[in-house]
Order: sequence, then structure tokens, then C-alpha cells
Amino acid sequence: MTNDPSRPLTLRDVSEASGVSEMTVSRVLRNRGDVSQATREKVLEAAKALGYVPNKIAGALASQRVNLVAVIIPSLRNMVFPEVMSGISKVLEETELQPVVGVTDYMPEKEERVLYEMLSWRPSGVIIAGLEHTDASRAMLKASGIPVVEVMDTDGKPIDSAVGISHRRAGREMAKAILKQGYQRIGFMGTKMPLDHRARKRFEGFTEALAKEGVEVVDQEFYSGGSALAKGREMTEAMLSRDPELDFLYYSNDMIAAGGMLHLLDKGIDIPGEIGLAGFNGVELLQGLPRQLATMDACRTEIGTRAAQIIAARVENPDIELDKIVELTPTIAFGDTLKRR
Amino acid sequence: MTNDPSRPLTLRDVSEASGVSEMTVSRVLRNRGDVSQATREKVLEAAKALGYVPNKIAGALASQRVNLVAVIIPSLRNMVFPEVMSGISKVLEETELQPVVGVTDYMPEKEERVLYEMLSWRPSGVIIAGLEHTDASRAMLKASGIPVVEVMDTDGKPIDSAVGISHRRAGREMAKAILKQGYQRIGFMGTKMPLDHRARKRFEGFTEALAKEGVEVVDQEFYSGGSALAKGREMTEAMLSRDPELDFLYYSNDMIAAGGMLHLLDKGIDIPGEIGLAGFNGVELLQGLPRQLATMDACRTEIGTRAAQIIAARVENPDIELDKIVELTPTIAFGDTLKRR
DNA sequence: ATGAAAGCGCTAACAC
DNA sequence: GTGTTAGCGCTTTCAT
Repeated sequence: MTNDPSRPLTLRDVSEASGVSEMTVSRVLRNRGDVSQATREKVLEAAKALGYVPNKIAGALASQRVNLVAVIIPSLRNMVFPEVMSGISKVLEETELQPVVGVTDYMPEKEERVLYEMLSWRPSGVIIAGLEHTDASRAMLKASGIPVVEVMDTDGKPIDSAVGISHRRAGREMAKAILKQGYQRIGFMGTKMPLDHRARKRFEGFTEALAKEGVEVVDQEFYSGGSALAKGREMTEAMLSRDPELDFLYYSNDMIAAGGMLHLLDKGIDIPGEIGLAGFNGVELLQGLPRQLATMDACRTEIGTRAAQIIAARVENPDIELDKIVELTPTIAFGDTLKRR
Repeated sequence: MTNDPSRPLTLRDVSEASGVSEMTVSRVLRNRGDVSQATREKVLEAAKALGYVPNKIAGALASQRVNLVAVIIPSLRNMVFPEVMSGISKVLEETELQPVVGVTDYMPEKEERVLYEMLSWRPSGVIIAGLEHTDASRAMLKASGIPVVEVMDTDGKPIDSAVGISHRRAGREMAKAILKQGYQRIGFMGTKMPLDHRARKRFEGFTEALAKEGVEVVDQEFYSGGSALAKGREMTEAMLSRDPELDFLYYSNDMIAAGGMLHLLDKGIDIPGEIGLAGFNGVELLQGLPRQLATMDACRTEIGTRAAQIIAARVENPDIELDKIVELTPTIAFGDTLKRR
């Protein structure tokens, strides 16, 4: 059936096999223009019999159109990004567009390389995490002339447009909620800052809102690498041995918070009476823990859908006027670990 | 600096800006052939000043080479696949090759579509999860004439080559280990089978090895969707209320096993004395749980590196002779939940 | 409804 | 060391 030729099949092969001109074959394969039912069937049959797969490279070059959307994210191991991805996919599946993922490992230079690689395939749009990029990256994005959506974060000035939440505000809101419940001696644990601008901004918003009420973070600790659950345990143990009088622990992500929770439960500490806890992200993954963790939903899927919608709309109509910044509002989930004491 | 022209920049623009022929510009930009230091600098300067990004579409069409490797996986939300990905990336980063991810959501028809899309970009190789594909998918892969590595599973006949573990054997080994520790009344919980061939094979191997010793699974339950941790809890609770005399629970993945563990600890049940537990995958994520879960490492990163090495080697030299099947050996981690009682 | 010609932006192959 | 020529496999445009 599919004879295995050393030379890849071309339109011409289908044309010859079906006795129809290349041009008409092309029309059939793309459902374009008027083609008689008879020829259409002949062509389809021949293409299928040969096992012909069109060459998009040639097609893209000729048509000057590429139905790819570059999605550039820091990592696949942080569940946040796959969730954004699935929002993107859901929307793009209804269009001709296809997402292509590039991973930067939180490294600006790698982001630059990945971006260059992807742009050299002339995608129809770019969705890229964060607002912080090298000058070269920003220049490339501007020069590309295609729609660019920076996602996750709205604290800054987008190159083209942005969809996300304000992490500074998220930090502030959580601080206010914690203070409101009467907690006063607060410790913070998170990822090493320079790698993660959004965690840094949350922390800044957090301390800022505390300061406004005359409260300061009693102790803080940062980690990088390793199993987050285990790190959460370790850091929590270390911090509590340094500062036994802490009454609240704010973590920059849910995984380390969960580790901290498990440690506290091991020690028989009353949550949230003795110590309250909060994380960030609202990872569905963790439903099923002994206590429902207080956290803040980062609107991950919606960020993906909104970003993809912007790209789709602007591919459809490049002149369309859209909001430059879409700021979504994360909601606090109080769970069982942040309660009035 | 980067004037934003409505027309994308081409080699010709760089050629004109630098006063060097297109061909030589092309050579400089690809570090090919001998170019004098002087012209090289002129060209690089002009390209940078203009913000030129080469058009890989045209390049690929002309050179008949595409440095892309299609990686086709069922999902990004299951941590297994990002880990395979990172093994792949690590190896490909040392080469000219670049991975491009496609996601199938465990749906054969979607796999077929994604494969068709990716093959139409004429990648240099394909890494695809599993050995089960539609006839059309197999035909496309065969006809593509490029190296294909099927990963994760070695229980079957690969199209071209395969790297993975034998899930049937993994199930058998776990069954033997459990029986050896004296457990006898065993329950099984896992994902709904038709979606996940590897989980099914593990289960088959498991029951087979039990049968050999005259033991049958007392009860079994399958789930789909939802938070795995929570599902693990629910299913475990339900199963124990049906069969209070169970002494071991085997789960098809670590997340539901962790949920089960948390439930048992809540109930004050002695692990592994009263009931033993085992999962599958060795997810690093879960280090830090109250008990170290018994599990089996699925060699995820190594699967990725080996697969990528095969692709790289065969792109380098298409005639190279390599093993058709690379079967890795998963190791059991006994943890704290599978112990001699 | 179908076909013929031109060319997308680059690189292989060959001159010089 | 550098330039010229001829395509790569499609689609656009225009003719029929």
C-alpha cells in the first residue's frame, strides 16, 4: 500500500497518480476553490493510497503563512505552565493555529535563543511568560511584527499585550487577609528570587502590605532545586526551631506549603489555631491533603484561554483594537489553614 | 535601531546593507565555508543592526534539512512526560536538533492528527510514547523514512525502535515482592484501562504473577479524571469499607497511592503492618510524605536521553546499526510501606 | 472547473 | 574567498 520510496512524496506524485494537475490536487487537499466531486475523489484516493503528507515547509514559503503560535515558558515541571498550555490548546484547537512549546529553564539567555529559533520559523504569534526579557528578546519581538502576548504577570509594561494577574497585588491581598485574621508573627518561605520575578513581586507586595500595618516578616528562607514537598518540610522545621513563636507561614507556592503542613501535623501543631499557613497557586493536585491549604488561584487556565483568544483575533484581523492589558483577579481560598482564631 | 518594516527582512536586505553577496551573507550566518574576517564582521554587524532573523522555512526547503525532532506524548499534566522531555532536551541541546512537542490527550485519533501535522513539517526524527497506534499512524511513521523511537514501553513490536521498560514485567516484579513479604489479600486501584496501555500491562503482569502463586486480586477499582490525591483517598476508603480484611493495596500510580496513604494514616491504620501500599513511578514530587511510598522507578529521564541519543545517532548516520529495543530495568523502592511484617 | 507560469527566501553546486 | 545559477515543493495569480 504505502510503498516506501527513498524520496519523499510530492504533490507531483499525487498529480501523476491521479491524472490531475498539481494545482488542482493542491486545491483538493486544502479544500479551496471549486473542484468537481469526481476529481476531488480521484485525488483524495490517490493521496491516501500513496500515503502522501503535504510539505508544510514549501506551503508556508509559498503562501507566507504559518499556522504556528510560539509558546515560550520557563519550565514544564512546574504544573502552572502545563495548565496555561491546556487553556491555550483548548482555544487554538478551534482554529487553524497550533501551539509550539519552547522552554527556557528560567534563563534569560536561553529564552533569547529559544525565541530566535522559534521566530525563525515565522510563527503567526507569540505567547511568552513574564514581562522581563533581555533587550535583544524585546527587540526581536517588536521587530517580528506579529502579535505578542506576555502572560502570567501584569506588573509592568507589555511589549504588545499582556494577560495575567498582578502578583504584587496578590501578595498584598494575602497579607491583608492574614493580618485581618489576627496573625502577627509571620514567616516567609519561597524560591530563590532572581530566578522567579513573579514570586519576587508577590513577596514585595506581601511585605509592603504588612509594612503598612507596621508588621514585618519575622523570618524568611529561600530554596532552589529538590523536591518541593521535602524542602517545605525542611525549611519549616528549620524556621520554627529558629523562631518558635511564629504564628503564620506564607509560602511562595503550594507544594512547599504542603510540605510545611505535613511537618506541622507530624509535630502535632494545631493548624490554624497555633500556626496558620498559606501557599500560592491553587494546585488541584493537592486536593486530598489532610487540611485544605489556604491559597490563591492564579487563574492559569483562563490566562491561557485569554491569551490564545487575543492571538487568534489578531491573526484573523491584524488591525483589531484590543485591551493592551488583561488583568485577571485571583481569589483567595481560605481552606482550613487560614481561619479566624 | 530596529526599524519596524512592514515587510519582514530577508537575506537580501542584509546583503544590501553590508555590500556583500547573499550567498556570502548566508555563509556567515551559518558559519559555513571560508569567509574573511573582514566580511564576516561587516555582515554580522549589518544583520544585528537590522535585527535580521533568518527564515528557516526557506532554509529548510532549500537544504532539505529540518533540525526538528517531533516528540509526541499523551499529556503534559502527568509529571512522567515532562521528565522524559527533560531527558530528551538535555541530549538534543548538545546537537543541532530541537524538540517540538505534540500532545495527544491519550486519544488515538488525536495522535494521528498531531502526527500528520508534525510530519508535514518534515522533522528529522520522531519520538512517540507507546507502542499502540492506529494503522494510519503506523503507516505514516513507516512511510516517513525518518528515525522513529517509541518510548516508555517495550512490550510489543516497535515500528522502528523502542526505549522503555516492560510494564508487564514491572507488574510481575511488584507482585512477587508483595507476596514475598507475606501479603495475601490484595486490592488494586488504577486508571480506567482503555486509556492507558502501560497501566493495563502492569496490571496484567501483576495479576499473572499473583495467579502463578494461586493468589487473586480481592478487589479492584478504576477512576478517571479529578485530583489523583483525592481520588486515591476516596477509592481507598470505599474499597476498605467493602473489604476490611485487605492487607495490601497496589495502585497504578504514586499520586493515588499517596492519597490512599493519607487516608489510612487519618484512620490510624498501621502501615505497613496492618496494610501495605505500593504505587508506581517514583515521583520525586512526593518525597516528603509522612511515609516513603513503595514504588517502582520508571526510568523516565533515562528513557528520554536514550531515545534522543538514538535519534541523534541516526540523523548523523542513517545507516548506523542500533538495537531495535532498549529495555531498561526499573528498580523497586521499598520505602516504608512495603516491609516484612 | 482546471491549468500554466512565476516566485516565496533560502542553499547546493559550481564557477571564478 | 566570493559570486552566480538553479532549484527546493508548494501557492498565487492569471488565463482558459
